Amino acid sequence: MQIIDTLVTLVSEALDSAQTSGSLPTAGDVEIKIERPKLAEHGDFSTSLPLALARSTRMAPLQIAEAIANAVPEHFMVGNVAHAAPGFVNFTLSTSWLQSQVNVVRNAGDEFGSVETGKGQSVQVEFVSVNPTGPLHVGHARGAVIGSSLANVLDAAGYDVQREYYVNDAGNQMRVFYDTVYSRYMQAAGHDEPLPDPAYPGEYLQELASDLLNDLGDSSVSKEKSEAIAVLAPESLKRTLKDIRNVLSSLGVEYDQWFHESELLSSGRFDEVLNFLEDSDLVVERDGAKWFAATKLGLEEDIVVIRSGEGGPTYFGTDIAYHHEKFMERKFDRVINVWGADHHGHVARMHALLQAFGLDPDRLTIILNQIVNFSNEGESLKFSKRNNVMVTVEELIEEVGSDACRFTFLSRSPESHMEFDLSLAKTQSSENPVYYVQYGHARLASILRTAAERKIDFDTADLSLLTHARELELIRKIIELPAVIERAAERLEPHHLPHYAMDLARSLQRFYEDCRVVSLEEGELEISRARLQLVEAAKYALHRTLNLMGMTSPERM
RNA sequence: GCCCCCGUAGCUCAGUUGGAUAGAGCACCGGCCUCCGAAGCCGGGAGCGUGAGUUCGAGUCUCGCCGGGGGCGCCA
Repeated sequence: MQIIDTLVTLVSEALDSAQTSGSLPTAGDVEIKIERPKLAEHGDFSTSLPLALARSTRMAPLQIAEAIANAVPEHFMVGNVAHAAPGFVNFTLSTSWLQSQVNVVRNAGDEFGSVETGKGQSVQVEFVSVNPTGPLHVGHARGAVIGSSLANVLDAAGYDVQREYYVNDAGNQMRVFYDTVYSRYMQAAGHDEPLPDPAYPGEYLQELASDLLNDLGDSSVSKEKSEAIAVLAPESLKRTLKDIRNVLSSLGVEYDQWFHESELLSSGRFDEVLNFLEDSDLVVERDGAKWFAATKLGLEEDIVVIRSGEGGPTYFGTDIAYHHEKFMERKFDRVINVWGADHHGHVARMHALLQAFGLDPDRLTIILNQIVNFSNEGESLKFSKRNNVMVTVEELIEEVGSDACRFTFLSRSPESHMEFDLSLAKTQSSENPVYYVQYGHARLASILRTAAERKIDFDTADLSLLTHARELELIRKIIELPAVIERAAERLEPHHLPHYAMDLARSLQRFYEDCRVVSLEEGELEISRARLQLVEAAKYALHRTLNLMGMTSPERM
């Protein structure tokens, strides 16, 4: 962030000159950290460097603070530098600089908030990636929301981002799925075909099968089972994926690519990568199966990659090829996988795998989001169709709406074991933080509409008129956005967005309360213009934030 | 048995990689609409599971204990 970088430079210069002038003894290299004080009277930024230097310089921290504060060079961004006990140097931004930021924001427009920390780096975010065997379960919504917003944030931080859904269209689960579709298809056509064992339960497959019968006709009924499946399977997959895509889309989730597991097998990549591992002496045969020799890389157990018996690859087996493809073929600098916490046992294996490829394991980050407990009126919900409780993401969106849903999931960090209270998320809708934030946006829009109706032109304005505490508070909050985005991207924590959104909304509501924007009073046209520019800047910041969260920015509510 | 995550206000959650007097929403109580939206604003109470340790300084780091969730498949 630019402000902090500037302050680091100023402190560094102050340190040098204090040491040169002899007011401070020289000390070894220290890292200058700039923080944000919690209390307003401590300024906008501070550093506790004096406390860190106390030991090596054998001086009282407060004295060091004073020496540094006195040596900080003048800078137009900084209005005041102070030292404070027990050993802080506090910086307050200058009013004139804050005022000037209104136009910086307005000029950036919809792009305001973007940073370049990820410039030149490609990153893939893979999320949801649920087996295409039916509708998305509510348990998958959290990962979808986190993954999509994280991708948005990384994009805003300058990364070249690819959003990907990994379609597990090979393997055991799908065979069971197709076998069940076949049985349901035959049953729909009036034949007494038993369900396979195991089979996929649920009405979804019955509906799917009867749709297939209607749309494709009964020509597959008389075929051999394998031939019938050859016809039904691709169509079942296509339709199920389409349902998944539509539901995700209604949740504000879009992908750049849907990558099919089956491609890894048909392209020969799987065999190729397996050969590579064999050549690296990392594959062993045992009990009729092939294993990835993870124990040679420090893990506790080897992992099966090719089953005994019919010899198909395991999920982990194709994942080897998949990640090889991500790094070696598509050459992503970083890959982020968003998984449910129940996959945590898989994490160490993936990192071992990168090691086997000779790659830095840090290039792969796996975000595990903990399970969500849904409740209603304080009562925990057990999902089952028999209880007639909501089970799919589609139903969840119908119940609480996409915006409220996203905001709720986003405001918790992924590792928290969150509770999602449906009654809270929907019935108290007017008191919901979701609507508080959106109301702020609608209100800003409303002010601008009023200004337009009254034909107030505010292309130019005297921003030095913005001196009210609420005006400056709002400007300070607006210009935090780049730092929020930078932090969220760096730490892969999209949950900072909703909290920032709340803060920003509060600042603008307080501003609105105390500062009349569009005034009819004589002689207040100039201040109206300046405030309208501020309103416009606030609207850009709030809209950007809502946008990154995948939420709508209503002009009216 | 081993591994991962969590424990902060009555409830749901933040807490800027160890900094100053720990925050927000909901719920509760009391105020505020004569021109831009009261889905709002202002004021009010209460909290870091527990015991040690590291440090100038711990909600944050280390270890133990208590409590909750998840994982240890030739499933994905």
